[in-house]
Amino acid sequence: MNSTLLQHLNPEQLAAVTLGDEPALILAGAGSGKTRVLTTRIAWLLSQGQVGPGGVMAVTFTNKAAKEMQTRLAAMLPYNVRGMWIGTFHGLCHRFLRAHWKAAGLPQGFQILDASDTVAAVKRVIKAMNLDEERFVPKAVAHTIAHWKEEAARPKDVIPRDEQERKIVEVYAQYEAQCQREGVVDFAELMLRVYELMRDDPALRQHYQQRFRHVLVDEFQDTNKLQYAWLKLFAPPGGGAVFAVGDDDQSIYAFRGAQVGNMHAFEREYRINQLIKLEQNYRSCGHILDAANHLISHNERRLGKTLRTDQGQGEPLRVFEAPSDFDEARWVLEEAQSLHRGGLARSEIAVLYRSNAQSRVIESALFNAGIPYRVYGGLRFFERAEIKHALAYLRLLENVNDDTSFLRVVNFPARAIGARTVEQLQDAAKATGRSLWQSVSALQGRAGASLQKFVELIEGLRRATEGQTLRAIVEHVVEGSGLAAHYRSDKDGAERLENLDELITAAESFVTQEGFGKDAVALPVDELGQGPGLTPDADTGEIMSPLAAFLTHASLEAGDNQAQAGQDALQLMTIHAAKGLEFDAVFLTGLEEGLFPNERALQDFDGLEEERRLMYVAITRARKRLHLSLAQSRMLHGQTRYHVRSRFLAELPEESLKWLSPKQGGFGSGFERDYANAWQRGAGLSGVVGAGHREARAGGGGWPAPKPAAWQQAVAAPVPKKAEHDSGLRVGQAVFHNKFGEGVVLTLEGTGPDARAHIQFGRHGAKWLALSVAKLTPI
DNA sequence: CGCTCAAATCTTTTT
DNA sequence: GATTTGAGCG
Repeated sequence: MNSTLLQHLNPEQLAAVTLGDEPALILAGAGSGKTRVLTTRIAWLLSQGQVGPGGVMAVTFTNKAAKEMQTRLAAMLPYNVRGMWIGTFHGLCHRFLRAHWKAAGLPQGFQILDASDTVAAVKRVIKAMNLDEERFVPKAVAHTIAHWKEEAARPKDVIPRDEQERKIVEVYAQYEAQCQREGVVDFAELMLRVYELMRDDPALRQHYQQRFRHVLVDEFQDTNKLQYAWLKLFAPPGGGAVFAVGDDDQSIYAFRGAQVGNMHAFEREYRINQLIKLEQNYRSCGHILDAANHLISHNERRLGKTLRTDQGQGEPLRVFEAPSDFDEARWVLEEAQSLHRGGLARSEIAVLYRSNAQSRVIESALFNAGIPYRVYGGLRFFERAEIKHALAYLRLLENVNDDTSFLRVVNFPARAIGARTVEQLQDAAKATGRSLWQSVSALQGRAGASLQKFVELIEGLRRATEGQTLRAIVEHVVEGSGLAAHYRSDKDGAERLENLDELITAAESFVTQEGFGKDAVALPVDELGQGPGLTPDADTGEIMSPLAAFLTHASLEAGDNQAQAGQDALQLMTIHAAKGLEFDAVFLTGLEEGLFPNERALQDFDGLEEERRLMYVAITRARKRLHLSLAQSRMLHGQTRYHVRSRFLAELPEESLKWLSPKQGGFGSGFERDYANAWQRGAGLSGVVGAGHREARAGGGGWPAPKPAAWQQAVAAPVPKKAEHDSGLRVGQAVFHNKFGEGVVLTLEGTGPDARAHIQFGRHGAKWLALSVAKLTPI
């Protein structure tokens, strides 16, 4: 490779890039050129001639990151990077299983269940087992099963702790059998199958260990237990050169099993003697970095690192406290417009929020003002009902035994196959252990006849689409299934019809993008002669139809929900979705206790620290400008709620903030003093607001010391009259309760008889009280 | 059997 | 607020 690529690296980056064949752990701060290091490292390795493109595996966490890496590498390398093993954990597992489907015990045309398919499948099992859905909530059970899978535990490995759990293990076993019967795998199963295959097949293991001389892992802090174990099979300690890049401060997926501890484990198990830290930030101005450093220093459990920048201090952070979410949205809009007028492209401005539900107000403000915007996340394209219906038909063409798809469309559009008929069919299927499709002939009479007609419909579709292009197949199925007709006759079906049209377009462009010809071809084959998944010793030349590939694409990448590319639009997304991205200007909205930090997150062990890391991620997305805002009242879940300022605001350096709304108060006015008193007198000082029970779990040790001072600041500003609740109470007000003593109002919601208040009592923790019942005296 | 309307429920983040 | 479930009617 040409050496100019190396010339632009700083000493730490250069050291990381040119490391030899040894395992390495790179602690890469936000904006420290992490992706650049990863890609340059790959290019460097290849240029050294020690390893070919087939000998490198690079794993990322998101599709976005994988694509980014591929694009950058393509610009650096003289050959097609498509054939290289660069992808997400799940994407690579899928590739692996397509190559080794036989050894993995899967049918060749196996399909992937997305999150909602998985819940639906689990729900069917629960129903079939006659279990109470109240006690066995499908979503929760699905989550538990996924959790077990991430522990590499099959049903036989789980030791149930009680009767309830014993039943769930039974559901797990049944669910597994069902998936196997139907030829489908869920996300966790993709990982687990590959793990087991590698673990139990020495020849296969040896082959891949020899093949992948270099394994690079991005966002290592987000790996879960199974992913780490998986990694160790491909590149064991002492054997493979694993290049792990991560940032413990940006670990924001613990809620779904990510273990930051993997970084420590890696350091130990791979005997890393020298951890490389990338602390030079190339992204943000001084004030922004100061804020980030200051905030994250409040976390206890860190590997420790401080970002620095050569850029100037830049503008201070602009902070605005709005009376309502509506006002907040209007402020964002006005500030964004002024930035835009100042010469900033709209696409360089991001509006971030903690949860998707918060986008609505902002969207409507932008919409009414006629400002173009683009929302990421939320309900995505392939998750829409009409799209899932169409996909279900397509999946049946590939695999008639896919019961999930069968059930989804057997009576949609309505064709007189009701719940009773389906039930009978399920009974018949269960009795013989066959799929629903296979059991159709078991039913006689009217029901059997209508089912038979459905079978004929699918078979007709299959005959008619044989040998057709992907576009033609999709088009034909949308029409032939009756979906198009159904939505045409539905007065609200116009949008859904448009989406179905978009699906046809997507199918067409998928073929061009993925390089598929008109006929079924092998997976994209590159000039290196190594198609993805088609390893030399595997079933070379295995064929995957364009349709199968398209279906996989649909379930593995849910796709963006709006594809109005080209237009310069404001970027709206959750903070999670913003990870890995950067913008000139960032608006961070909804900085309210309960929202951010999220009250539900505070229930979890390490919840607060994870929320703080999330805040850290949000701050470090900004290059030049950062705007922070909150609303005193907010429409949430259909009712108005009142919140106090997020504690995170009090954890930012005062000198980097510029308050646009009056940051009045200071200490001395009534309720703050009372609040401080109530706090001081309370026994459980280590209690975290909204999560009193954590004290017990914490057992006194390991928790960050309470910071009452910060808290007093957080609630220091008096709430203007505007935000007064109709009960006469205000957020931040001190009250007295006969049983719980003195407390401070944190949140108010509901009206009249439904009015409730979340109140922080020193000794008793935070409690929700119904105002119509609880006797509260303002003090 | 299927459709419509009302009620109940759940709302953090996602490969 | 939005989506899913349930009751009642055609």
